[in-house]
Amino acid sequence: MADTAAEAATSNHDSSTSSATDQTFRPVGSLMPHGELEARIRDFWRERDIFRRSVEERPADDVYSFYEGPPTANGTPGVHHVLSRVFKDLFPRYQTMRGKRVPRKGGWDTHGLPVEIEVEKMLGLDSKPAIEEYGIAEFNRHCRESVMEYVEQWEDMTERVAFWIDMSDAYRTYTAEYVESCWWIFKTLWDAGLIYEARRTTPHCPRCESSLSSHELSQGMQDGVRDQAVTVRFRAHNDSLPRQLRWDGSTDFLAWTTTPWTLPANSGLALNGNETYAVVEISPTERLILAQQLVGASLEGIVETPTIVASLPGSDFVGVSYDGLYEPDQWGVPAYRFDGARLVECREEDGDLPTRKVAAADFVEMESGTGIVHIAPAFGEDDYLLGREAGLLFRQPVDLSGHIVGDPDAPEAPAFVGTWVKDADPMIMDDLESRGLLLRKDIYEHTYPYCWRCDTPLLYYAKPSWYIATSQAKDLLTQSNTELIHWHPEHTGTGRYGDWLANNVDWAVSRERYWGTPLPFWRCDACGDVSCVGSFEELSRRAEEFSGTKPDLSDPHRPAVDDIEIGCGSCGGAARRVPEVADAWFDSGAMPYAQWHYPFENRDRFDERFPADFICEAVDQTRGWFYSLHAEAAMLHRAEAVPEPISFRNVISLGHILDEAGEKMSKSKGNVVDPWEVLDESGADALRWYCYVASPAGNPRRFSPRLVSEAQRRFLHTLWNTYSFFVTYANIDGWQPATREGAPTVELDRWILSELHSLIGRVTKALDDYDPTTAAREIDAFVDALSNWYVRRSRRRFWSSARSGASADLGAKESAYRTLYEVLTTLARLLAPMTPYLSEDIWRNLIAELDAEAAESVHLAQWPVADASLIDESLNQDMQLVQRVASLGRSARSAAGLKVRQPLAAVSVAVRSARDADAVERLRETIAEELNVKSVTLADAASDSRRYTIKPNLRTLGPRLGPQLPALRAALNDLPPDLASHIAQAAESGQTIEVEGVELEPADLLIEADTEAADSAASAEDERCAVQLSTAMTAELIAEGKAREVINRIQGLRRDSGLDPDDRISLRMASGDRELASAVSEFESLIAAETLATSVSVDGADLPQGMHHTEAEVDGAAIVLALERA
RNA sequence: GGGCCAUUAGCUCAGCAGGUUAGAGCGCAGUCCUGAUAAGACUGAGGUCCCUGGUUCGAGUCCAGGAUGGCCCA
Repeated sequence: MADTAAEAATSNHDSSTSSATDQTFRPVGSLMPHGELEARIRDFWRERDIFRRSVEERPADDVYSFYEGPPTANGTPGVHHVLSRVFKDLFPRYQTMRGKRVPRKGGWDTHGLPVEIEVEKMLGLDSKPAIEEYGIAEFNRHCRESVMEYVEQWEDMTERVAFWIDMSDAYRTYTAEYVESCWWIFKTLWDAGLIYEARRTTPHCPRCESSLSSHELSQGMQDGVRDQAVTVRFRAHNDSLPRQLRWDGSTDFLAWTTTPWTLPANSGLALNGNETYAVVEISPTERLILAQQLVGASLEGIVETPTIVASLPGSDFVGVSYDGLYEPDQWGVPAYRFDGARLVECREEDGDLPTRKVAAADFVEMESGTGIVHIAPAFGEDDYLLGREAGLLFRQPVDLSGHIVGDPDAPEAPAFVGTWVKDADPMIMDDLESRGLLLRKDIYEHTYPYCWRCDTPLLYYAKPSWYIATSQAKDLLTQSNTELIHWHPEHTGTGRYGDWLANNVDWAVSRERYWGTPLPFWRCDACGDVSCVGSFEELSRRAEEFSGTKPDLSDPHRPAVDDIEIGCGSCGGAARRVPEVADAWFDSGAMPYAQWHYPFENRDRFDERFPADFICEAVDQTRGWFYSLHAEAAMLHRAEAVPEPISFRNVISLGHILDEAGEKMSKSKGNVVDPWEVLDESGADALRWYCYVASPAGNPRRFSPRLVSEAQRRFLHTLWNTYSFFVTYANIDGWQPATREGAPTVELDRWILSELHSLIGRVTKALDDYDPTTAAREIDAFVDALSNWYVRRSRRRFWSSARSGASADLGAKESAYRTLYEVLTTLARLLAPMTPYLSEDIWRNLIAELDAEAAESVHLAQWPVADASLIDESLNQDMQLVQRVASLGRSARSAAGLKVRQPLAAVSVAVRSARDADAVERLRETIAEELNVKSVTLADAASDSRRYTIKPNLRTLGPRLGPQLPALRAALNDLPPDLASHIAQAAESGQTIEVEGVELEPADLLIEADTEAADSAASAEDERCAVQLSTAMTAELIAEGKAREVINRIQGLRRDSGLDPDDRISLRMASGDRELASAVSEFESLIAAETLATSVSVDGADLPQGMHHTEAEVDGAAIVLALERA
């Protein structure tokens, strides 16, 4: 047996249908050789081109479309990548077997900041200026190389886990074709008026001169940062104050800030409209305004006895104007007003005056400061948005390198013009102090972001950025998500994703970086007009028209594309590309179009595969790929460029893989599991199976290699051994599959087929519902029943011809072979999408290599269809009852200390219903064999030995009785035994009973009958049945028990002697113990039949030389056993 | 700070139109069985069903609040 794996490996290379040996099936050893098996099956798939054929042999007009969410190959694949690939693979395989054509085009995500950062590290660059000094061309060349660095590892992993995807035709987001399709999208949206340029506030590193993304931001947060906080005075315009506050003296708003350098950009003050503000008189000519509840804290040590002369809600101050601390427009920093998201420079001739005013804002809190917040729309998200909303002006007195801008020679220019902002802080404070505008200075401790690379404090800075106006399509995004996209799990779609869409803000799509899809926007140096270019052809034409030479567009990346000038569409001047590239998420969302270079090529492909039927990624893609895909489809639909507002119909959002302790796997924690170790240890099928069966796809899962090997042992090994068992005996018998009509008549066979077809229905439904976990668990339970009930119960039939050759057994044996064959070949198909290697091996060995008509691969086969006529629900119930009886009987045996090998006279089974009684009658032989008893009888239902317990059926009575229920419950519980018996029997005969004044139908009562153990009996029971074993022993039973012990010893000797299961033997036995000797004689024929002995001698004469022999002991008596191959 | 998810035996997970004594697998202990099985059977130990309130005759299940962990966003 040990050599069968190796034999199997070689025999399969001979792909002609039947082998030269006389065995029907390739031998299958008892251990699953997963490594060898996988390699052999992979070779087969490759040689016979099964993947391609599984696609192309399906009808071209019935496509199930799958989109591959592109991974980045600049890192090695981890277990979480295996997880998503394994789920991605399942449904395409399933749909293929359902008859769909499922093209699977691979893809790689290649642009973006993570790639750039890797390259920066490699080249030792640490900032944007450093990259530009190094050279963008060379930098991008490195990016292009690095992005495919681990592609081989990815391909190996992909093939190993049997993720079928066409890598040879994979799209790469950096190719010119891909970029051109992205440009088409930009152009389409641009023409529809859905793209605009506006400012947004981003964390900005003034040293790197670059925005930081949120994850970079969180890496550089520092706690306990001590900054200067200042409280400053803004002088209100008296005539704009509420009437009752106007007076002859001065009135100042008190505002508080930790960033004095932002004060020159002040354009407004924010108060909380719902809070009360106090007007405090600090001298006969001076009043201050601040939040009433902060008066004490803010004026402590400054004003001894503040006098509150008025209290007003913050809302009363909205619109009050005041003097700025500085007037940057006087030293060359213009003020702008908002026009929607655009900024328009204020010009006096247009009536724009650079005024400042008070606005109300909910974000103003009362925890610290004065309850009045200084607003500089150029710095800070809240400030910017409030500025837009409240119509404040926008001033930007700081440049991207963090220096105060302006003309230092202007007469009004303050001394800090030209200085670095942090250096300006003390200068500003001193200046304000000298002008009497600084009320106080404090040290304030807070959390502040620093650049994770260079440790420079970040500035929140409103910078121009390009937007896609997704918020204009919010309803379309939300509605199409709700109506057209099916989420698994559902809550991700309604909750996390739905909420995100409902709060949609415009997509900031530009990045001030290098390695990305260049934005196709060309801005005129002269007039500022911007045109969007929608194709290389257009760019080439316009560039040639402008400069007379054709540009080289072989690589549309920076920096080459930056050098191309075109004519301004408005004034004819020279237009240059804007410096930004696209957010890499834009690339990923463009894949439905760009993977085909649509619409420049492959329009038919696009049409046939848009939208996808299925995508699958981890849950963190909610705002990544899931969003970018959906947003681009919806926006293109809005621009009337694509037929549907969605790009996928079904999506599985996978939970993350955590380590055993529930912690995220990360390199720094050292808890990352290497997928190769798991694959080598347990095999791809085991890893796949674990992924499906362990927990629902959407749940986070605690992973460890131990769990995979458990899945392998428990499920794959069980199935493998059933398969091995079948092949072994079929070969011994020379059994051949043949198409023969007629369902099996043996009840056990009918049962497993009934369960099988019921299983087909449930698995099909679960997979149609994108629920592989339920499907896998159903199969798991079935295989357990198959192995531990069906095969175990059927063993004797498989042995029968090998042993006796008796023709009477042949029908039952044939039925067993046909049934198990049917079950295994059906299971191979049901499992094919989940465990493709093992399924293929079973399919090849049992069908494909024998039958030229059959599908060559299980992955080319048709999905099985449940045959309702074979499903006998009643039989399934009956068998379940028998299994319970057997289990209870064994429990009773064990409790009574009776070994299973000792036959007993009888078992009595008590059941509750006529149909259960009928089942026991029909399946009594099974029960007798399982429990090793001579007879099975039904207990008399009316027997006096039964004691009844009556309980209320809470399901029916609860709603009816409500609060009266506890009383009834107590009454039933306290019934005297004879009354209980009376009621039980009345109820069982269908009568209505009255208890405690309540009319009770039979269905209102749950009746339990306890069987009192009679003498010499062992019993056990559950709610459906009670089992009582007769423990009375006879000489006959004892003798048979001894004979069975002897059989057990002989079988042991056979095994120890290295005999094959079907070897016939000559047997000799000799015992000096009278009782044992007589038992052996009495059951000689039983012993012979069980041990395949063709000759038996019990004479105890000298043992011939060369026989295998042993001295065994049975019940304390010795017996000598000897045997040899007959 | 907000949203979504999870929390049930030592570990991994079921259970949830609300129903009587909360289950499985692994692991542990014992017994048994075995010519397909590296398996299997039976028994046992092991539970504050995360916590606190509420609704209800009845809550692991529904509601509210909270805790812890994960993810996504501020």
